[in-house]
Amino acid sequence: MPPHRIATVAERLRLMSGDLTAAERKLMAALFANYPMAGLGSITDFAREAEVSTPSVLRLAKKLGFPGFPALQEELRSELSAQLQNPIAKHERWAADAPDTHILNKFATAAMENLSGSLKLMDHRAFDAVVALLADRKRQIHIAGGRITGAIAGYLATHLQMARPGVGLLPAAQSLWPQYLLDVGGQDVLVLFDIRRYDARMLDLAVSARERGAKVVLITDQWISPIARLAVHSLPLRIEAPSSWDSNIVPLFVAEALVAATVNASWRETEARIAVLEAISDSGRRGK
Amino acid sequence: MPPHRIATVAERLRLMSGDLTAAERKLMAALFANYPMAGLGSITDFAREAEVSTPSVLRLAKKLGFPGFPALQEELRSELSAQLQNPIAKHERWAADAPDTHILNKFATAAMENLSGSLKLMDHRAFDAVVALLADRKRQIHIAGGRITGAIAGYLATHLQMARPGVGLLPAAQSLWPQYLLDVGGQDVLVLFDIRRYDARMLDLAVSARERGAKVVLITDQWISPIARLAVHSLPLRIEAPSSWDSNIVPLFVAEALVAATVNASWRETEARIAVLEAISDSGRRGK
DNA sequence: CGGAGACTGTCAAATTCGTTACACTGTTTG
DNA sequence: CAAACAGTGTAACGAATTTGACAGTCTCCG
Repeated sequence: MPPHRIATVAERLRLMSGDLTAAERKLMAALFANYPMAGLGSITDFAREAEVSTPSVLRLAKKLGFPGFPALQEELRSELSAQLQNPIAKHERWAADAPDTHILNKFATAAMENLSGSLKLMDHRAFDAVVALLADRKRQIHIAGGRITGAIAGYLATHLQMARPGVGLLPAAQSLWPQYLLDVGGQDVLVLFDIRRYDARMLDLAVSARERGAKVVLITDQWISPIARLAVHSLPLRIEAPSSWDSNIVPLFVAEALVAATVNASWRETEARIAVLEAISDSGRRGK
Repeated sequence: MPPHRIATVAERLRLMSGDLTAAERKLMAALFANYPMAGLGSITDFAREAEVSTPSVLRLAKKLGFPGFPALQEELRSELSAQLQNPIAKHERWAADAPDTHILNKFATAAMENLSGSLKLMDHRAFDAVVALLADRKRQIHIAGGRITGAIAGYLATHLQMARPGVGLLPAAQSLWPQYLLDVGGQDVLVLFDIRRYDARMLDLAVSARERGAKVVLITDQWISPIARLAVHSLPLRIEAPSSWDSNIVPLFVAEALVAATVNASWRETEARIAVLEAISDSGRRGK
């Protein structure tokens, strides 16, 4: 037990995180990715793990107040052995040192439960079917969300647009929806986010779209919005949160998974598109 | 994860305990005295601890089937690391019947790892400090995001607006930022989402805001955007995903947690506001 | 009582590791 | 726009570790 110990290495790193250089931040991230084991191998292994050079590790060690790398390693070992001896410290899996009642931990628990609950609730074949629709380039894709879920809808639209052509986001102002519907045709897909406090106008939208022959895909909560009757596929999710409002983490999760799966399902066509996008973004950057 | 692993070092030792020589038994005792930390130092330290010679340690390692001492050490490390990560790794079957390779399950695993990784990376005191800023009604709050994170920024703005007055979202069009800055004053807080492919204009924005005396709060990825130097608080997150793009699940998580914590921190004032909001929404619904 | 075999420690060679010095890149400043 | 600077990687050095060879000690049998 070195007498100079003031705080754990993790603690000291977090406190200094503002003053760290790019390479040092990489090291910090690598160390936290599996703390503290990542730091217990050789300095070379640790450097390679974090994708920095060996001397950068040494510099970080010195910045933390150790005379050299082995000293830091010894500190890590003694921390770990102290932690292993008192089982109380074992709960430190979540936010370090924060009590279980801290809102971050409560939210994390809720998020995990929502996620695993949703995956049990959801039919992965329905998910795959939705992906098949989204990957079909003969179809136009339209995406809409409500007051709260609008942000998620926008996120999905932005990403799908990067993956394929023919993706549109319905405007936030619901009064504009009718004229937007003029462009919704027979083979089209309408992806709707509709979550508790189901919006009557959203239902109207679904009805109209279906009348025009479009296929409606619904992402909703576990209580399942009335739109489900009109939809070809519904993905029900758990969205409870220790808060005044519901959590949209799982809807975002589904959005991201849909995008990734769609990209996978049509990689041949998508690959080139993404490359072009990169090129345009980069030139925009350079031009600035 | 060496393929030759059949059992843990401890188990193998116990199985062989009959065939061990005196020196080897001393080593075993020393190792078990504090397992497995005793074996994680140098071979010399371990030998001295057990009061045997260095080569005896080597001989034991070979007897256990390792090519040398470092190999045994690595095995001990990976055992320990597996043990420490177990609570998370042990997620029960995700999506029912779907194989582990299904994109839903891969994404779920990534999301869990990002979440727990972020909580380890983040300083919960920084989080609390940010909440204190957001809950302070004397301050105006401004929120901005980039091309991708804009959706998350919008989500945060929408929810914070429900919790307190004086919340503004910077327009998506970055060309409008300068004039928006006119209204950013001394006590204000600017919350920025800046994630990989850091935006140069976002940095300019942070610089200008800071010059005007505003406090900058940064939500970023584990590589930490250069804005961190200007920020009073930075929340670094893990955002890796099995996809062409990063995952914004954890940023959304933080946004939701910030809102919930802010509501808690000023419940007296917030309670009435939410009640009024409910009333307005309901009347709007009825009116339709 | 003597010798073979097993076991262990000492020592030095070989390898790996940690550290320092230096040069390169990109950014800031006058 | 040049010069100073911070940050980072490459390469070489020195130090520590790991490993193999060898010799000494103890035990068990004949």
